[in-house]
Amino acid sequence: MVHWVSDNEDSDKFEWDSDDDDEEVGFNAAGAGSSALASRNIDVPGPSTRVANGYGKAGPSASSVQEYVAMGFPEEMVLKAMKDNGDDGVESLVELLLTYKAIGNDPSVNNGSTSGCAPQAAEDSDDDILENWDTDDAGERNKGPAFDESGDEDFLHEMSRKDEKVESLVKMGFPEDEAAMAVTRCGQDASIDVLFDSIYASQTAGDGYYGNSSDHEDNSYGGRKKGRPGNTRKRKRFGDEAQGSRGSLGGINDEPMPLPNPMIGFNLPNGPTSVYRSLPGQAIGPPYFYYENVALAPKGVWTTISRFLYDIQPEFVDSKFFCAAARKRGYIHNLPLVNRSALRPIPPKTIFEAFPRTKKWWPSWDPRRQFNCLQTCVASAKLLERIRLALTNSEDPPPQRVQKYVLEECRKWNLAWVGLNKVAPLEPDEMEFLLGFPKDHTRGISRTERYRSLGNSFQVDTVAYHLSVLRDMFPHGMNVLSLFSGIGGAEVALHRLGIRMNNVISVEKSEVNRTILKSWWDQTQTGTLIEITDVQTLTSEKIESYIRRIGGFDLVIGGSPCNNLAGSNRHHRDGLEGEHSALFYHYFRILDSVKSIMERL
DNA sequence: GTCACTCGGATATTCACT
DNA sequence: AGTGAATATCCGAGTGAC
Repeated sequence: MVHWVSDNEDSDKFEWDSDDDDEEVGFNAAGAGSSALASRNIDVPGPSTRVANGYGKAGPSASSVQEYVAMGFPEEMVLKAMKDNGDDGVESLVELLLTYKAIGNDPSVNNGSTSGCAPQAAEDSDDDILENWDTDDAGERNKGPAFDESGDEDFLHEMSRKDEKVESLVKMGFPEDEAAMAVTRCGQDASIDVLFDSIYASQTAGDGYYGNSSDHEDNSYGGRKKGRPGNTRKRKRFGDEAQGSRGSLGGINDEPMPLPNPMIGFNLPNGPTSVYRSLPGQAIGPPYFYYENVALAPKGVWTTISRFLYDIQPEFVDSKFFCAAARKRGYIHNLPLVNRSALRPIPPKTIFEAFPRTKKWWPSWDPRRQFNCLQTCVASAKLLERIRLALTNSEDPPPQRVQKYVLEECRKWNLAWVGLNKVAPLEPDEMEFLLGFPKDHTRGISRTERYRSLGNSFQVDTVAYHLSVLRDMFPHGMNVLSLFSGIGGAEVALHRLGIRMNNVISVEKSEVNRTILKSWWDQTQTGTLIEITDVQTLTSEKIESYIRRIGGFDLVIGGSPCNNLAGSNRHHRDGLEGEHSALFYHYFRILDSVKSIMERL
């Protein structure tokens, strides 16, 4: 029996069935959309009998054609498949259809309507041009074409681009004159992070971090940038000799950061704990800090992030060692590594343990025992119906090709078996459970938004394991600066660890997420929560006033919104550039402000 | 080389509500 | 019928494991 961890006495039992007043779109949509199919199923003896007798022998009757059309195959494809298949039976017919689908051999495209293809190709090439055009402009691509009317005015064009760069940097909190100088130094083609690097180098030139800014100009940033953004080279900003964590010097080579296999971080609960690390002086708290991001970021991103965060080696952990769903993330933090303890109760680590009722329906040919990464989108009802029909029209077990198709979709969309031949996405409350949140934590917002927020959140048990060392260090509670808080994964983790939060300053852009955190806070906490919408308003002056008011931060914690980093974002994956660049540097800027202000006071 | 996996987004379409 | 919200669909990359 699985137990929720919740503050409600009456909610300690996980129910597979959703609550009565929940809409259950995932189930009903499929069912309601196919009432005719459903009633037909009642009339037939059962899937295996029907397959054995064979619609195949009956020939391509209108009803059987429609049946496959309802499965999502184009009518022409069905007719062609039936013609090609002859009397070989339903099973091979489905195989044939799936093959057509897999290889894109759609007769409806090949034969008649070629008109659909040409505009498609034209659009594609247009997109490419636009994308290549955009790519050189890290940071501004969301701001619209402010300079696209001056095509024949190169000078104005250049000046406008320079202004945009400066404006971006000012928005990030830099003084305008320094931003302008940096753009002059590095060229307006330099990416935001290079500019950031340059400004920061100037600001800290006298602090023993590293030398002067002319050094910077040796790196050919100022020239016209021809390479891809990922090829921009970042410099090592902090002293090499003192770090000792990496042998290679200079940071000229963007060496990829190898991911550990298995991805267990520095240690796991009940595992060997022989890890020792010495942190560079600048990295040692107070405050403690904890930065999270996707492990599978584009090449060079982690190297750069690590370099900015005091050369601390990331701790890469897959949450599949903590719960029944994978979640590969990297964490850079300066927390002690010894005396970690896992949250109780220990969550189930297999699907069957987490959702026992799925076991009854789980086919032997589906080897999954854990879910893949829970993402922000879920499968459509139509896909579920296609899968159901593909299976009900197959024997048991289904042929290899059907198995492969179904398994691929199940893995891709994290589908669970909830009935005979019936798969469905996890409900939001089931995702809450897997991620370690209290039941109904995100309830009250739209289903889509729940999925989006949950897909972006921490896995609480994983993060709590790392944070558990703070419990004995702060018996009287902590002051926390929480950046990009989302639905409050960090706060929930600290709460479940029994750590009191005296003051939490939380920065979160999304209003629904702020509401979720506030609502949870009011139910569970006695401390003070201050929610900030826009990270840009958290200037060093603001930070200082907060620090003066509450006496300093004990922990700066933040996950990085990864919309440009995740592997699943195939179109706009631009590494540590553009919007993500700004977000990471806000994290870094704020952390650095907190450190220097606290040192000064 | 193949394969699996990935904290997504713009746009078209449908749905729910007034 | 009009509106905004929710949903469906297309898109097809980069990386590491093998």
